[in-house]
Amino acid sequence: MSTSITLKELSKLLGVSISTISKALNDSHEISESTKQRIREMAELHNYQPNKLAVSLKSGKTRTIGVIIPSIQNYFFAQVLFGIEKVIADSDYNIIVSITHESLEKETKAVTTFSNGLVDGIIVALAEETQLARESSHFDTALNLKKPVVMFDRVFKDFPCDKVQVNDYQVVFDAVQQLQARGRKHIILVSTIQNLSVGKSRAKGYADAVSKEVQLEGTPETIDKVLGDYMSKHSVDGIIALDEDASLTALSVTKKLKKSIPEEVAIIGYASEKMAMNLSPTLTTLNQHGGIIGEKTAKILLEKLKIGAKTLTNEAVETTLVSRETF
Amino acid sequence: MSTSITLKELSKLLGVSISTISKALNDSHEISESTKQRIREMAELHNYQPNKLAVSLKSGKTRTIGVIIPSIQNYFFAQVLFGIEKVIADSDYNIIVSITHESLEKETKAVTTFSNGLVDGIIVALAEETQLARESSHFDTALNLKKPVVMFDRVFKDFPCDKVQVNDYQVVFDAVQQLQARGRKHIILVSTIQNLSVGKSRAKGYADAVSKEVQLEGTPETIDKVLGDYMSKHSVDGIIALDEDASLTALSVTKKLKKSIPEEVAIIGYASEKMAMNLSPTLTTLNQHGGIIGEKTAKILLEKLKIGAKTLTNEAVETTLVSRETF
DNA sequence: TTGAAAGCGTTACCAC
DNA sequence: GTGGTAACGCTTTCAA
Repeated sequence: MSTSITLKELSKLLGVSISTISKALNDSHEISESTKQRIREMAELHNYQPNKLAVSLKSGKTRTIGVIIPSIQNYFFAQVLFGIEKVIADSDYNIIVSITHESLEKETKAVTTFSNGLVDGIIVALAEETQLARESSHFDTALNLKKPVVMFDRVFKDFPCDKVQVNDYQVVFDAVQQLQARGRKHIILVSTIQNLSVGKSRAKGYADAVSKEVQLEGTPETIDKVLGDYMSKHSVDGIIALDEDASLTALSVTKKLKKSIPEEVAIIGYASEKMAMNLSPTLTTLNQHGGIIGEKTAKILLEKLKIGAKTLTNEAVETTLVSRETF
Repeated sequence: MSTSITLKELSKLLGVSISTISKALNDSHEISESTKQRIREMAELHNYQPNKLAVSLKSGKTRTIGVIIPSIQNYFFAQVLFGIEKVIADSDYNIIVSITHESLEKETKAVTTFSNGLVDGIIVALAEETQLARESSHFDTALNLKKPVVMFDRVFKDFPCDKVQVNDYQVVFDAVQQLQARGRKHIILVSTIQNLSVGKSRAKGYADAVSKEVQLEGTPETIDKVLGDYMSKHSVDGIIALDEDASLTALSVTKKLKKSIPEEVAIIGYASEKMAMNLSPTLTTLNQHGGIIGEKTAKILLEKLKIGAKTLTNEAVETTLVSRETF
């Protein structure tokens, strides 16, 4: 590795000690204006940049926060990341992000790498595998190393760290009730996120709101057939779709069966605003406000890093029903 | 900062020198099996993890590559990142990513931060501001610090680094010709990326293929009105839309004007597969194969890092026309 | 087979 | 006002 010119080299060039250079560049009052001037000029000339690694190693502070998300293809995480960046950009911290692709192994590696010198704190949404395996020991490690952890959206309920969550249960419960209030009797649930904590919470909200529950589950690839089979044999007048793939499928299957939307079948789903607005008919969604979640999460971590508070917060961000054409 | 137990502490615990510990943990042949054993056990017990910062500082290698992209909301970059990750995951390198939000300042900061000790090499797609300002000096800095740079998609044509590009000009040129071959006479162009190099190349491909060019430009917010105004006053039977926003607008405006698609107006656009497939009618797109671009880019950098080749490559990845309902 | 010491690039304490 | 030295945690050369 070649790095930019070092203090040592500048020191030789100027015939001044390393410590003087260091102090001058850090604008210490101990150094005279004239020497500061000389040193700055030479540093400028050679485009001196302090070596981040050395500074971090010495100070024990990296001024960097690590963000770990399961996927980047998912609009929700993209939004959250956007919110995080917005807040961090106004601070003197940097961000580095790692994507786990839902893998526990990758997540563990990321947490370990991050914890071991790279970052001062961690923001994370758990990978699917992690939630399935209920494996949280890698976060214990981070905590032991005094790296504050903030989890958002996909969290371990009992893990001792700050959390920013969505009221998934209540939101879906309410949505189903609204469907019922407008006369829907046969409301079914469609999901490809049954393994995620958020998927479970949402499904529970649904289950508690209906008298007879029908939960259709699958992968993004199979859910199409599952739903098609069911709808061609049973009457359905309302669909709650828990994720973007399920929502898209709900729409396409219903259209394929020539059911009118929302007259015969009403649909409430999850999708990015852009997607929802450009579908035909436009999709009524449960908007999670990823940007706000990101901002809150980042603010909490920043606060913790600055004042080192010990109390754990557990914030909730409201989800709102955005009415469009499907309900 | 608190890090995990250090060699020094292990050394005290075991009554062995630091260097012995280091060697043992690195499985050096200099150390006897028995001591290795003892040391490993103790390290295990205390969950020793080498401090990344210290290792990097010492070795001059970070085993990390930095990825700098303009946006994460853009499906194309998400795909590319996916491809990069796929390749890097199979190596012993790590990835850190920084998002510039199209800002030159952020890009400069990212390149500088990355170059100064954090990474061994950089993958980048230029920010819009960077391309507008034609500012490349921050990459000179990176190169001076011996950090190989690979640019993809949005590149500086003349900058001396490896590049992975798309044959933007040719693809749009061909697409227009296909439209013409099927009798379209009034083909217009819609774009919100006129400031980007790729936007310019694509527009040139269009311009060179038609006899009378009509280029409609705007922002994602204004393009709707621009196109609506034009189409209500002029006859149009084919639209080339250069980005997702333009494509969505092309579709919605055409539908709003009650023109049949593709009979009266054919549309070829750019959009994610998921978006294109779920639109009504489904959108015929120019697919850039972001995943493949990402893989190629990552492989080139890895190669450079490993064997330190000096020749510069300039690879092209094919874009393909995916026929759907709009043409 | 083991250990001491130098050095990676900084910062900070303490002399002068 | 300036400079020497130690220290952050690690690897590596050289001696023992």
